[in-house]
Amino acid sequence: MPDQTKDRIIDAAYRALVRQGYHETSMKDIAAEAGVAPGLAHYYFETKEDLLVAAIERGCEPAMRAWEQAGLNLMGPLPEDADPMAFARMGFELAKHELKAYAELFVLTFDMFGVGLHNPKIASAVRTFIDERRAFVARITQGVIAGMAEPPVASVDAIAASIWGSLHGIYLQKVMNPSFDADAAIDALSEMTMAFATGRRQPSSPVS
Amino acid sequence: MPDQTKDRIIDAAYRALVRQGYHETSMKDIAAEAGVAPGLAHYYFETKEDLLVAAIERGCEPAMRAWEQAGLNLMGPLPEDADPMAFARMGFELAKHELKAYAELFVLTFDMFGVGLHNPKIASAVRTFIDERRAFVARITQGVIAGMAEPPVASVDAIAASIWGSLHGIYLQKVMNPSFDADAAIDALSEMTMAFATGRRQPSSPVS
Amino acid sequence: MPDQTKDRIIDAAYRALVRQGYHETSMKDIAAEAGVAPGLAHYYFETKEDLLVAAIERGCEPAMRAWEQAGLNLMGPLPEDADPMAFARMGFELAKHELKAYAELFVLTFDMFGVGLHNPKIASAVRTFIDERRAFVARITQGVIAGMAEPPVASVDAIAASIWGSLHGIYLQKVMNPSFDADAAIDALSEMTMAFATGRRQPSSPVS
Amino acid sequence: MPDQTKDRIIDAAYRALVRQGYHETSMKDIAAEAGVAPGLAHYYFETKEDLLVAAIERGCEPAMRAWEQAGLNLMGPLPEDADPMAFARMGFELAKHELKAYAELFVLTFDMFGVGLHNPKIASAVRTFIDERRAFVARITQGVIAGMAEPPVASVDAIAASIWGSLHGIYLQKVMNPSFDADAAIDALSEMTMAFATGRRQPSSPVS
DNA sequence: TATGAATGAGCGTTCATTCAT
DNA sequence: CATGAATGAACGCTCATTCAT
Repeated sequence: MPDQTKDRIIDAAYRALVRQGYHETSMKDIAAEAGVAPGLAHYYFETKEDLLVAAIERGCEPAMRAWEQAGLNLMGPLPEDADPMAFARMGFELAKHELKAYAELFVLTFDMFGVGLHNPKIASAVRTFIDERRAFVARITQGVIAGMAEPPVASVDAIAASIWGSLHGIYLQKVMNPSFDADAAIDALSEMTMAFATGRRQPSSPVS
Repeated sequence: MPDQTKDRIIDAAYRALVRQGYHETSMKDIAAEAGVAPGLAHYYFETKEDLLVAAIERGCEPAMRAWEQAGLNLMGPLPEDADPMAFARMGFELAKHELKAYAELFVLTFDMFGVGLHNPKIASAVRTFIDERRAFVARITQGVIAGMAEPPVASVDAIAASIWGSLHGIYLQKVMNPSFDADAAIDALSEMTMAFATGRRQPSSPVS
Repeated sequence: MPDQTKDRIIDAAYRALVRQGYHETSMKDIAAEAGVAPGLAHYYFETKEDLLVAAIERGCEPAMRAWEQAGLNLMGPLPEDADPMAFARMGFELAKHELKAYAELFVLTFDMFGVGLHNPKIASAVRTFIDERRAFVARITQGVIAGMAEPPVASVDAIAASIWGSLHGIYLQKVMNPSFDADAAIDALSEMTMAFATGRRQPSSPVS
Repeated sequence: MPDQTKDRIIDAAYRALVRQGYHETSMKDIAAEAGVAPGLAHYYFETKEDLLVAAIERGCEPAMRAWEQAGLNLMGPLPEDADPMAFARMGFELAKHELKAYAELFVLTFDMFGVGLHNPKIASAVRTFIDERRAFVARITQGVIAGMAEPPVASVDAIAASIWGSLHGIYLQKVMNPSFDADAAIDALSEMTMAFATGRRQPSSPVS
């Protein structure tokens, strides 16, 4: 029962955060959304920041699980017999999918990037978010590079950072402008990386 | 004298904004930074938002000018005899340079992205920022594509969106983590796009 | 305890309002008068207007109760055996009394009339005040008219409006000028209405 | 030319005052309405109060002139051969007329009554307004009383105060509620006073 | 006379946080 | 665990007034 209450508050915070944004969300708003007294949130969380960090982490979970499930043993090296290019293609498809499925998460994400710029606690949560997600990209990148005839000049990390950046830069454009065609941009990114990986241009063939 | 004061306030707003962030910057902070009475900022700007939009625009100017000067007649098509690949390479170098030269501008930028998510006036300024900067990338992209033996599947706009996204996704990582090696990421991006443009991998050879 | 505080704030608001007037009374003044923190008044009342409407209603209560008690079953028709003229005479005496007993209420009242001219929330409270009080006059008027040999040309409502107006026009003169002889004016009004009701001039014989 | 400017400012103040009310009208509003610089109003009037007193006086002029013209030699005693009852009837008609013709003036008036409660300068202007207008009523009352077979118990001043009060109490009801039937109330007042003056009920016969 | 920039006190309101119950 | 009253600092904004030009 007690932890259920804590969960209710975190969920309420996430919903309020997505709806209103960090600075427009008050502790009272969250308490009202959770259906508890205004003081209770401070029983579970010392400060507003602490609660919101928990809410961010909670909000990231489903998207992270999607990558984990897609990657199977992504945490270790890719399986010996796996096709790295297939993984890469799948990664881009997953990106297109998560942008649609978790649009609200990315609204929250870019809000938190802004907040984190001047708020160390949020900054730390944001950095964890970046690191974890970039790790997925790096894992796939590693596999792809291993399969390349001529290894690239750039390091795995640099390439992963570039691709992670592109993906989130595309998410950003979508979040700031709903009529932006994110799928086309991701397909373009896919086409470019595939050309890079194979040494020649080759159209990306979307799975879906 | 009058316009000097207005300028002083805008500059002070920019500095305060970069230092403290949108929500941590009060009108009184700005007035104090500008050395004027608290009420004066409201004489020149109806609302805090209006002032900050002006500050953002002011902050973007030098970076925009750098692109314009680099692009020569970038507003029209690239010159007949220009080498599009050289333009592209120069674009990436410019990106590396502006991230160092105007680091504070990008701090402000990502702050404003967050603010714009729930603030229409700022959102509009943010969209203008994105559109204008993406247009530079599109101009170069156009030239590069025109020179490709086999045209890409993706449209110019999609490719430009992808590259703009990558650049700003890289800036984001740098801004959130000063020890991030943005140059390496941009070089990786350059390498990938060059491979894509030429049909074979070719190391990017940084100008600087 | 909680409601006691709310009451304290309302009472403080009433006192501050009478002393300083609507526009010269700040929420901080009221909080100080009540001995509470500046923010607390907003815990109980969303806006200044809401608090002041409550204060006005609070201030009106004793005066309203005086009329209700004097009128016995004033809400229904006058009792069969009651002397309507006695009721009328009593009404004028009550008017003289309330002007002395609740002088501060009428200061507040005329302040609110002014505020209500350009403030819908206050206007609504003001109209309620007028309507309720005019209803008392109408009740008595009704009884008097019923007893007249020859019914007047004017309607009950018009007469009540005229008498209510006279009373409050007299209050106004008193409030604006403390040396104004309101009793004499009310006696004159009484004399006129009695002459009108009985068909011949007859000196009003004050009860007190 | 200079005085024209002062006049423009006074007129602008009157219009702004009627439209927005005393406390919602700023010096800047007035200056804008007059088409002059914000500082200029303070050249002609030391304070906001001073300007608004001038505006009130300006606004009263036409209504006062109407009474003066109607009363002919109203400043002295009524003419020997005049019919005082005709004067009285005309007074009530004039009241009905001025409420329609100068509705805005009475909006301003009741606003100023409220302001004057806590503002000595305005209070003084308000008292002058009351005194001057009550004098007209007293003049007519005097004539009517002189013609009565049996003089009333109440003094001329008390009766005039009562009638002035009734008129302005009726105006008040009209101003606070535009659907209020002020004509009917004034007719009722007329009927009552006529009954009082003649010793028997007699329907008021409106001139117009 | 006239301008309009500049001042600075003050306003209504918000809100993270505390704490007695 | 949970409530919700209470605090007090801070915020964006307004405005009468002043004054150099």
